[in-house]
Amino acid sequence: MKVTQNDIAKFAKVSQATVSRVLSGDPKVDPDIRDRVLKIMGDKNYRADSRARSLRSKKSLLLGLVINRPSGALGDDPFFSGLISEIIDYLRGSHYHLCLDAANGGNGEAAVYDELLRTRRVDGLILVESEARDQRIARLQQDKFPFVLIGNPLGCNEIHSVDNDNVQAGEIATEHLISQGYKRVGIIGARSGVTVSDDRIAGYQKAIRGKQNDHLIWHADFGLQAAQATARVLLRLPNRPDGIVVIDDYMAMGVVAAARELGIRIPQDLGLVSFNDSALCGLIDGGLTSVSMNIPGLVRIACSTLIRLVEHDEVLVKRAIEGCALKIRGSSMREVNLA
Amino acid sequence: MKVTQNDIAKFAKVSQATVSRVLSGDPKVDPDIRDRVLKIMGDKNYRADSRARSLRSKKSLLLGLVINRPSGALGDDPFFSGLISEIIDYLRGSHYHLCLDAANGGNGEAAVYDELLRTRRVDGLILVESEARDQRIARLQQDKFPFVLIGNPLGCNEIHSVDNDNVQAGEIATEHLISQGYKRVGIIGARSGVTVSDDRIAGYQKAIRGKQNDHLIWHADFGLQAAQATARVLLRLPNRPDGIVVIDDYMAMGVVAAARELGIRIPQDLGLVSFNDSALCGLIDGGLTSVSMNIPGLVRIACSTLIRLVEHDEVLVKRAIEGCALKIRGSSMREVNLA
DNA sequence: TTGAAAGCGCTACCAT
DNA sequence: ATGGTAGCGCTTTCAA
Repeated sequence: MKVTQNDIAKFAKVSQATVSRVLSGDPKVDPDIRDRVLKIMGDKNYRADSRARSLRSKKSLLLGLVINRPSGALGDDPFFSGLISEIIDYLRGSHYHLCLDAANGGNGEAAVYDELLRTRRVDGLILVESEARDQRIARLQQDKFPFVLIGNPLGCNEIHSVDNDNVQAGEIATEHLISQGYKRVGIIGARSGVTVSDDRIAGYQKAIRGKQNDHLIWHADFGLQAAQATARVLLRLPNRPDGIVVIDDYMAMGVVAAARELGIRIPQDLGLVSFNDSALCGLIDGGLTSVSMNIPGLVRIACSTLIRLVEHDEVLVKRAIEGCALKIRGSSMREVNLA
Repeated sequence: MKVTQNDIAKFAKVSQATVSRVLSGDPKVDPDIRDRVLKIMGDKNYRADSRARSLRSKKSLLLGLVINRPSGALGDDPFFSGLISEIIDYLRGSHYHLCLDAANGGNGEAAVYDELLRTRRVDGLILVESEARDQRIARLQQDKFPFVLIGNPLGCNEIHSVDNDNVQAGEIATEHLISQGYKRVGIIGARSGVTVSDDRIAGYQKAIRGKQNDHLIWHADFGLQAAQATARVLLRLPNRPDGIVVIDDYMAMGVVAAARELGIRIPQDLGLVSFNDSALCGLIDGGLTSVSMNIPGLVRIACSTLIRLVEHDEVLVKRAIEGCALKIRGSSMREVNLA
């Protein structure tokens, strides 16, 4: 059932080399021959074998994305599904495809990289911020494998990366709550070591400096449950916060749930701002204020950089910063609601 | 930087063929030679080139999944992100990888299939229920390309498929509302033609037969907004339903929002049951009752069938049905709440 | 048990 | 402008 260039060549009574030329759009082929070959290709429903092509051309037209999350946890994280969604949308316009793999972190992760890159299965990798990524990145660099990091390169200037300014994002979120009249603003982050979270906490601290004495910082594990548990505790504190910045929309929903349990009204008794501006933000009454990370922009830069890296080997801009934008909704609108 | 079997062969002073044999675990190689070769492979950090290997062996170890959704809409659909998540988790234990592509439906979709299968980029495809899939499936069958359908094969017995019994799922959901004392139960489906939705509506009709005179069936586009708009209208009806089965968790959130706007209390004034049992169900007060489709089970069967199809060419069971289970939460617990 | 050699289907170079 | 041909790195005969 498979049709090769050789088959086409025989039918068209030309050499297989000519068929190849027609396929690659070589202008040197005689228009008559070209049309004849194209006609036969169409009739026979010919498609070039991607395996032979990539063996020969050294390009697989596959980009890899390794999701570093415990089993089953991807579905819960709107950031990742948003990311994947945007990547495949972006690649739709190109000849590239996405190869998606999971890793459990640790050295399992390095094994996935090896499997994808050293076997030349993919042309390049998109990495997403993770904690202990030093070894793998060192290895990729040393082997000169094309990759782009979505996240903070932590000062390494040789890495191609796209990132939001998460310090600024944390600052924007915090300042917004303060400007809405909240007096005791706290932040719930992920466990420390997670760069995005650490950066946003730094932004929070920057924002409250001089405006609020207590630094109210809590750490919770990822996920709604963990955030809800944390919020349950802190909302029962003698002088509980009246405004909380939550590291993630999904976790913010946990805070919402905890507040509801305790009869604490949002935004009257508690102002809430989170990050990612995912579809979840439309799910609560009045909406959840959230800082948009502009995932489409992030993805556009990451993919175009990676593709250029794969195809031309060099890109000028190493570190790109994508702007973030506060999307104000009901959860932080104390002034309006009190009016 | 690339190391080939030839390089290894030279270092080990054996033929390249022997290196290949060592790699494939051929028991006929002398243990001494085997160890020597393995040692050198380790030292040189050798990994077989997957492109050469797949050209030769006719196996790419890639499975394809084509997401048929308009741009950007993947992130909003917890069913798809759950599906993807489970697939990559499942494949983690195998040698296979996932190639994820997007298509806008229509003939763009057929083009993606062609690109993936006719170019032999992937060994097989996982299809997810879509509306006008007849042509593509006919084509896959005719070309004997391995594929598994997640969804209803619509009576075609030659197709390998895994599916829930969506008629039953619709029935379970509806019966539950009736058993909770709701008297006017309606259903919001997707636009007709979507098999999952049509089946669940059929189940709804089966369940109310003899118990309720009016068949209250509405159709909405996918997404929270569309469902919310539909719900806004129908909840203002003179004799509005007091129980609604919603085709999808995400759309159910739209109904929740509409009810909140109109001051209609859940579950006292309105009982709600939806499908998929996604993370969204934890987001409303008391929780959203939902029929779990057991995505992990679905994926397990789909992947193992596809892999067997790819590797052995035949599988006995054509059509597998994965059970679904009602997860009862607050949104449908009228009795308890009224007590 | 091992090696030599024939391709897999393609690209790209060298002739003509 | 076209054809012949040499590989890409691997698996798998076929001989030895």
